[in-house]
Amino acid sequence: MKAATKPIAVTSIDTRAETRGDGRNYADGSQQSVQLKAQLRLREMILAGDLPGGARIAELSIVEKLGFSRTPIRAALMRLEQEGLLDALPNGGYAVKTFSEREVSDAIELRGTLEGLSARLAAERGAPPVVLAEARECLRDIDGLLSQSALNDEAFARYVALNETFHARLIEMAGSTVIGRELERVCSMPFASPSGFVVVQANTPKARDMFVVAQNQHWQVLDAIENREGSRAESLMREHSRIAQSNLREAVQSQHLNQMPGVRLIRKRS
Amino acid sequence: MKAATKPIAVTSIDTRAETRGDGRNYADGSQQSVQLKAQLRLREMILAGDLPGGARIAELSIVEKLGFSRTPIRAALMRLEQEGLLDALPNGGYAVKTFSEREVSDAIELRGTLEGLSARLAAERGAPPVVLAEARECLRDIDGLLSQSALNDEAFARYVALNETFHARLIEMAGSTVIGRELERVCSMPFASPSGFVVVQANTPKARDMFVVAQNQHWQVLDAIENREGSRAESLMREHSRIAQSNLREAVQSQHLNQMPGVRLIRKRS
DNA sequence: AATACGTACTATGAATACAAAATATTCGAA
DNA sequence: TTCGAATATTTTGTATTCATAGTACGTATT
Repeated sequence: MKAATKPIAVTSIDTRAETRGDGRNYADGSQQSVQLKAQLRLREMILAGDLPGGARIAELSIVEKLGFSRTPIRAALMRLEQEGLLDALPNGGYAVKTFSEREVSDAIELRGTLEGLSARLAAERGAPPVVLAEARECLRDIDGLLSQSALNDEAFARYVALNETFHARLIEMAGSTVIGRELERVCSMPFASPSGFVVVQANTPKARDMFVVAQNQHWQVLDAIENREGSRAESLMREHSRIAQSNLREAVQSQHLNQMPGVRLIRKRS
Repeated sequence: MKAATKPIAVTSIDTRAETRGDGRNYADGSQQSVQLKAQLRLREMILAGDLPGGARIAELSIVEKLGFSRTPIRAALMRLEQEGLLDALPNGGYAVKTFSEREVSDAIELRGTLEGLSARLAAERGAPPVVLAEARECLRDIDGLLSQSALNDEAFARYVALNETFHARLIEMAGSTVIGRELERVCSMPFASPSGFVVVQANTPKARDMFVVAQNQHWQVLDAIENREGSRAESLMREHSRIAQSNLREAVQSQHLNQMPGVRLIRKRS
């Protein structure tokens, strides 16, 4: 009685390589494993809200949807569970995790704390001059971007990219694989990443001001690290993350956010 | 030409149930899946040093050792990789991860930071009275334990257990599943857990003094949380974790630590 | 003798087959 | 009509089979 749609063709897979993912590195992006393909597509679907939040996800339904065999699907589901996007149900199967506003807020606070730790360690231990230079260049680029009084879509996208880069350099400065690993995990959670919510209010005039404030904090943190002021660097990074907190609050109130990846995973009440 | 030892009998599996593990809950500890058995046994073997640190681990070699089929072994290996005990090699297979002293130190610092965050949130948001009471009772038990001037082995074990309990309550007070999740991950790393290194110097007279200091910090943190002093609570928990740091330094210098689980994973140089 | 190429083997990734458990459905009896 | 039991079906967990990529070894040629 069920529609016999076994081998739905895989149409357009996002084939860019990911540094994280299945823990292995693929030099050529097109030569990735089926498991990684499944993992990326599933994450995409979850964040896009294609899979109903909270509802049970049967392995076989995914097999039908993606057209792969059960083995790589199982592996992908397991990885997404570890990543925090899925809950393992007691009798097999998974459920798409949903997050309360509080939980998202906690995730942001967590990121801020970890980035603060990174900044402090970078300051205390001293950051590699090369990385410092890269970070400075990154900030100069952002400065250039913000020199224009109004920002178009392309400028926005570029800011987001540069912002991510700067945050990545910051982690690099700490020189701790352990902390870097953990931060990567936290940022894999929806909206917890450094640029998680900035897209929400793109093209509003307030957005540029927000970027200006953020960019000021960027420079201050870098200055603190260069001057070996660990405590100052830490405080600044923590405060920096509160921008995301205020964006979160705005986002849950305004309702036009459903096109953003992962926003549907936030449940309103409880 | 290879020894045909296919189905090596599984002899003594540690069958206690784990809250974490494969993400699922098993009411009956004896009814656990093959995958979980494999995972527990493998972790045991890695921490015991049965598998050479740094060397490649072939899937098939584990299959031979444990006698299970490849599927659950693969899953267990994947979980242990996510847990941070294994590295995924670029062309398949895994390697037992080894840690520099710096990395272990970072992990401890990370735990201290996360516990500090927990304590601060507990103070700021207010902890559930029930949990607070449990924590107080736990500390009173430790007080009782430390009232004797000399501690035997049993008292040591009891301290370790109570210490873990107190730290668990602390996390509970913050009421954040997100942070709790991350802390669990960090503590799954060898020696990063709250009682990771206390065993090293068991039975030395200095050990009791260390416990007294730690216990004082326990009370201070609890006091800070009850008085809603978030910043103080955070600082205290961070400082508290430095006990583990000093234990680590002592442990890597003295050489009689090889019977401790996981210590062989610390590589001396580089 | 050393290096390069080719072949054989081994290990992993993927697919499928099999088993057991859980859930849904249907039939029967109260 | 409703509750319960038995059966059927779906679903997960495990084992096995298949294919492919990588590696190692051996041989031939320079």
